[in-house]
Amino acid sequence: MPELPEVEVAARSLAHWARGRRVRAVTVTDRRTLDGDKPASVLALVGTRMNGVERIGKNLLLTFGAAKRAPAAKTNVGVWSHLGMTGKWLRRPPADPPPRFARVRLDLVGAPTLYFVDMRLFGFFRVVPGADFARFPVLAALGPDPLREGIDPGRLAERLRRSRLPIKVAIMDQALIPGVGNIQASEGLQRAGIDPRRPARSLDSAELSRLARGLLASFRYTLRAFERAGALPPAVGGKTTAPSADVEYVEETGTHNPFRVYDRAGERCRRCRRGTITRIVQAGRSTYFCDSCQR
DNA sequence: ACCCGTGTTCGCTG
DNA sequence: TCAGCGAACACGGG
Repeated sequence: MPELPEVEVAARSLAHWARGRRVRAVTVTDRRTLDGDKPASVLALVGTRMNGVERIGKNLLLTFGAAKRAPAAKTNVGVWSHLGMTGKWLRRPPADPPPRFARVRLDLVGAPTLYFVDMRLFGFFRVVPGADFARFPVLAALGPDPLREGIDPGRLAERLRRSRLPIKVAIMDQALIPGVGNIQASEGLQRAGIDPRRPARSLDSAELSRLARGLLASFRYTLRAFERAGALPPAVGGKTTAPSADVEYVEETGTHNPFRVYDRAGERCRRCRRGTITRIVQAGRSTYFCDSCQR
């Protein structure tokens, strides 16, 4: 599932479901999800209160407040969670059987139980003492989050000045634009009318501006698709209406493909109505683009 | 059986 | 030294 829009849904859901709630228990049902940490590391969460959820790119950063009996030792505890390829957060009544592929169970006081579910185990749930997320180099290196801070074309120009990588591969670097994944990269380039094979450093400033706008438009469009599917709780800090999908924030938007080029090889281009969507492989991943209007 | 996959990291190579 | 590539991770679906 997860690129920026899906992780944004997860972040809003977690905030809506758990912010202000106290943790009753944490159960790890597959220790591989801890990525080498000891199973006992999650005990630091028990008795704390979930204070906030932040999303940077595809990363979920949860902050839990001090334990009940030790307010003086105002030690926060963090959780860095990444959904990998198949991760998601679900909410279930405490007495229900756990969902298939549940890896971590989070029991809350006075609220339904939350599950981190991840079939392929590329995702993780890592406890971060002191909520000191910045000590992880990959987190410290993340670029500004596009949804909150926009995408600055001038910054793209500077960072891509010497890159010979194909532009599609270059924009998937999380230190450049966090949250861009294999789908959003193709979608953003199609909206911008740019050939994904172009060397990154060959794009001029007008093209980089179009690319920045195209990526943002695709992020927002995908979020709207989730909203229409009833899967999107209100923005963090926004009004608190309950999400209409009460138990699971999103299972699928149906069999409908909401994208303009992704997985549409052979179809007519929706942008120019002349070209044909073509699939190529770049850096081992599928890329889709219009053979006519992306130059 | 075989290939594919919305992500990331690591090791090898030129 | 380093950018760039392929493999590896794990497991279900077509």
